[in-house]
This record gives sequence, C-alpha cells and structure tokens, in this order.
Amino acid sequence: MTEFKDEHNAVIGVFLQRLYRQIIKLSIFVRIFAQILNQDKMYRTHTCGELRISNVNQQVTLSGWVQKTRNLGGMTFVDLRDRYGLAQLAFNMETNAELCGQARKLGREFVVKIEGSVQERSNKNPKMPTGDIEIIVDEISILNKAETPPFTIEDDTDGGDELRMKYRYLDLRRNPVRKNLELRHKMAQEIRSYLDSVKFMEIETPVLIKSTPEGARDFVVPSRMNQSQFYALPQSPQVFKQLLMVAGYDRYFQIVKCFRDEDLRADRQPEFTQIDCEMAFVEQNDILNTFEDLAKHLFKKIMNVELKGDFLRLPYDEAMTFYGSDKPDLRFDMKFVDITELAKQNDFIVFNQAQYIGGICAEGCAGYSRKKLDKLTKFVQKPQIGAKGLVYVKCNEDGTYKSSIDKFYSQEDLKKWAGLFGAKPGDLLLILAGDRNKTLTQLSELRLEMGEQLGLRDRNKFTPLWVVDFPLLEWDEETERFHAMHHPFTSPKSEDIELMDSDPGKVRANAYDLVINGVEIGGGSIRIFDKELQQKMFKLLGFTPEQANEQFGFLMNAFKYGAPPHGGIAFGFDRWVALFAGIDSIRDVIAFPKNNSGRDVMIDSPSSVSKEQLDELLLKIVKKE
RNA sequence: GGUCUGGUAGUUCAGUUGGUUAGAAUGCCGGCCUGUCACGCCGGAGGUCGCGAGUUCGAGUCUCGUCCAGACCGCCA
Repeated sequence: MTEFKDEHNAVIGVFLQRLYRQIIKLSIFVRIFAQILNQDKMYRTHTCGELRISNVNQQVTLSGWVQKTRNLGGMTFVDLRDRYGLAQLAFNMETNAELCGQARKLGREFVVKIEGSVQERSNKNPKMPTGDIEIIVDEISILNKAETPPFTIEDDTDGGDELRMKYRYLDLRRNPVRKNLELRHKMAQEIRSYLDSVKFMEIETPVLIKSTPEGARDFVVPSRMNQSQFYALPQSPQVFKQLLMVAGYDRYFQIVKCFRDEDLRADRQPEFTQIDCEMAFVEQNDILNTFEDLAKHLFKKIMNVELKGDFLRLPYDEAMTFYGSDKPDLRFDMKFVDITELAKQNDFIVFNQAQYIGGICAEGCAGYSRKKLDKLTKFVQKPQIGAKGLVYVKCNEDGTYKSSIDKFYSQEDLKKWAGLFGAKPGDLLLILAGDRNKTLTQLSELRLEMGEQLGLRDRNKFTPLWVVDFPLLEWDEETERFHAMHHPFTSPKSEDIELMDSDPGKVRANAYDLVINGVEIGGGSIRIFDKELQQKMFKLLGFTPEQANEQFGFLMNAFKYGAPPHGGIAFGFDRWVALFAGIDSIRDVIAFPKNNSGRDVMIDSPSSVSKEQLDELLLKIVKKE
C-alpha cells in the first residue's frame, strides 16, 4: 500500500514538476510575445497618415521622417512623414521651451519618434487628410540623423532624372513614385487573384536557361562548373510554359522577369516583367475571350472604368492599311484614305511615280497657317520619319479648295479627293506619297501627331483592341531568310498551311496582340503542337534538322508524348502599369530601373569583376581595337 | 552603330556679336518672428562653367575630340 502510495506521490511529483516546467516555458513565451507586442508599440501606435478628428485626446507614438520644420519663433511645426501620410507636430516655446528648441534643430529626413497627444487644430488645413489635427508633442527621440538630401523630397521635386536615379531610395520616398509602385502592387494582386479564380496556377520557371539564336540578343551567364559553357537568361519562359502544357497544367501563369540584351527606350528595359500565360485545349477565341475578361476586370477594379462590348478584333492587314501600324491608337479615327488611282493620272511627277498615295483628314484644320503647315512638313521630313514632303488640301468653307499642288490638279480633282475622304468644308487633307509600306508608316506618325495636336489622345480614355491574323513570317533583307514574326512555335492558320510551300510570306498566323491607346500591351499565339508541322516551320526559318534538334530537341521530344493543343499570351506588366498610371515611361513604375545605357547608376552596375572570378570561369577580357 | 537635345552654385535654370568681379530661384547656415502648412522678414556661405585640346590679346560663349544624361532610328522572335 505504502509502496503504491509512494509510487502515487512520485507520479504526482513528476507531473507537478513537468507542469511547473511547462508553466515556466509558457511564461517565457508570454513574456517574449509581450515584448514583441510592446516593441511594436515602442516605435508607433499609429501611422502618420491615419489620425483624424476622432482620435482627439488620444496619447500616441509616431515614428517617421521629418518632412519639414516651420519655425515661427514662439511656435514650431514639424511635418512628420511615413508612407501613409503626413502628421503635423506642434511645439510651443511657452509650454516647453527645451522641447521646442529640440524640434527646431531637426533636419530634413531625420528619423524621429515622438510621443504626444492628438489635438484639434485651431487653424485647420483642408488640403491635408490629417489637416484637422496636430500632435502636441511631449517627447522626441532622434532615431537617426540624416544628411541634407541632394534634392527635395516633395511631389514636385527640384531633382532631375539623373540625380533621382542615383538616389533612388530617396526618390522612392516621394508620393508620385510611391503611388506608382502601389498601383503596380495592386495590379499584381488583382491579376493573381483573378487568374486564380479562373483556375490558373502560378508556376515558377528557371532563370538560368539556354541561349537560342532566334529573337532578341540573350544575356549570357558563364558557368563555373561546366567550363566554357554559358547559361542564358530567359527572354520569356516560352518553351517552359509549353512544356507545362504537355505536362497537363492546362492553365498556367506567372508574373515573371524577362531579359533582353537590346538597346533601351522609354518603354523598354533590359529586365522587365511579363504576365506570362498559357492554356491547353483552346483555340484563338478562347484565349482572346479569357484575357479580354482579365483586361476588363482590371479596368473595372483598378481604374473603375467599365469597358462596354467586345474589343474590336482588327486584322493586321487592315491595321496597316488604315492606320499604318500594328498597334494603332484608336482613341480617334482619322483613317487613311488611299487616293492612288485618282491622283496618279497627272503630270505631277511625285504622285505619278508613287506606288501609294494616301492621306488623312484633319477635321476643322483648314484654317492652318502656312507656318503650321511648314512645321508639319518638317515633322514628316525628320530623318526618323523620312518623308520627302507633305501635300495639303484645304477644304475651304466657301466650297473651294486650296492645295500646295494647285498647279497640277483642278478644283474638280480636289473635290473628288475630298469626296473619298468624306471631308467637310473646314477640313484639311494631309497627303503623303511614295513606296507603299514606307508611306503607310510615315502617315501613321503624322496621324499620331495630328491626334496629339487636336487633343484626341486623352489619357483618361481607353480604347483597347485585338490585332489579329499577323503574318507568320517576315522577310529579313539582311540575312536573306524568313524570320518568325512572333516566334517559331506560332501555328499558321490552318487554311494557309498549303501556302507554306508556295508563298510563305502570305501565310497568316494564329497570333494576336492586345493594343490599348497605341501601346502594345501584350501578344501571343496558338502554338504548333504537331511535331511534323514544327519541323516544317524550323525548315522554313532556315534551321537544319541538326540545329533544330540541338536547340529545341527537348521540345520536339516532349511533343512525341502527347502534347495537347495549346496557346497563350504574355503581357508587358510594366507597360500596363504605366498606361494605368497615365505616364509614357516604364521607368517610373519600376522601383530600381536602369538608365538609357542599361546602367544602374545607384549601385553602379554593370561593373568589372576580379581577375580571380575571371580565372575561375576561364574568361579573358580582350580590349576592343 | 546613327541622328538630335542637353551638361554653369547642393538642386533647377538664365547668361546678349567672345570683353570688368558668372547671376536668379530654391536648398543650406546664422538672426528675428506664437498658428504655420510653398510660413514671412534680414543677413551669409556656396562655382574645376563635364573633361581635354585648339582659335584668340581675351572663351561659360567659337571649333574639334571625348565622357555623361535624355529622346528617337537601327535593334527589340
């Protein structure tokens, strides 16, 4: 019995001991947890942008950057900033001279923590969200001093682009830049949640891949473990997403960095972000409908713009004929009118010898002065555009016509032209002539310029369209062979397949672009999923079977094992964000962009590497002659 | 690879046919100021005129070269 009792007691003892240990452990956890909580409260109870009149009399702790101090002698005001907004701190010489003195010494961009109470302002500032209140400060601690920044951290900064890029971390503190990044974040979130809701899976694909000669120049990365061999950074995850289709992941997407080693532009960075998508068991219409819905969803959710009806689907041929561009800005009409037949029958040698004569009708511009017309002529004569000259026809209010080539054409002739344009009295016809393709491109520039001058390119108006039926191939004069216009995996239209042998240039592809306001936002195609057809395509592009096998053998192999019909699209995420932000340069929607020469001036890259690094890679730098 | 534009104070810019000590605004420093919020007022400091040649009695200004930045053409399947 005693034995049992002792045993019983021992069990209880052990139990108590264990319980005690557990309680100790728990209390340590609680203490740490409380500390974490307190730590959080230690620096701030609120953010600078959130306090309102309803917070009056609350004791608060705020941390942030000093935006500005205003020293009025007896009083001092300090604007404290974080990414949520500004709060005004108030200091009074009478109530606390020492504290007020401290506040006066705060420099711009000092990081400070303050404690104080929220009070209603006697002088409210309706321009600020927090303009009804201010903080009467009890205590300041300087968490970190700051050197005077090289430019002002304000919406309208005095800093130029170069300086802002060098100190991008300061530039990012500014509202306009922050707003762009917030927009970017919201769009990415919305895209993910929308695509997820329609069963798309985000799958990551590798960044160190294989170089291929097609398309843009690759960024190349030397491999140490595989001497004298190189990876390439992906220009897009193209082949991987097709392999994912073979693998049965029938709806894939990825918001992913892509790399192209080509010269930069305002809308082109060497590393940029795509919304890369691919679907299996679809034809062109399925893709267009799916992503038209995504586009509409984004417009609604992000911009609060309701896009009514289906997007226009404009064949490439028509886009070129009527707008001279595969990415026409359809916020305004101003279609090209071809007057070759009518205008050719004459002595005017420029028109006589032209392959194409056509123009646009600028409504209500008949009153343009000589000076303005000369300026337009200079515009089309710029080397980048390259027109020889510009012919105008003013459709006067009195029904007469005034043209730069009156000598050659009668009023009757000009009237006929105006008829073709559907011009009304008061309108101005602007006409270019020459080689068909070149003239169409030049007219396109002129059309955009006129749209700009007439204020028809409103940033708050959005006119999306699909450009469809792109040519499969493009003849390259330099290499004297066909190039894939989209990429080598794009399928030809089934009704055009027979042309692949007879007239490859005429073959149309199941390829499409999404164009909004003259910006190419995205593009894609239905892919070839038949091994034979793919090989035929490689042959057309001038690959020997060996080359094709070496570069894309893995894809051909995969196609042997049951590839489903598939297709996809990729959107330029940076461009889309810039479009929504109403700006032209994608640099402003990228946190750390590269400059015109592909340099990051903040971290100063690219840079040279050590001799050891080169040796390890068996690389040697040879100076260019 | 090419065309164009620009480089002057910490910053944004002005600077006349080549001519005395290179200016303004803003920022910075100091002083004054009790309701500012683009605070105001007074004062001060601050310059390798991108760099290198050349022309000239004399160059921020003219010429050539070069570097840097931006826009565009080529390039960007």
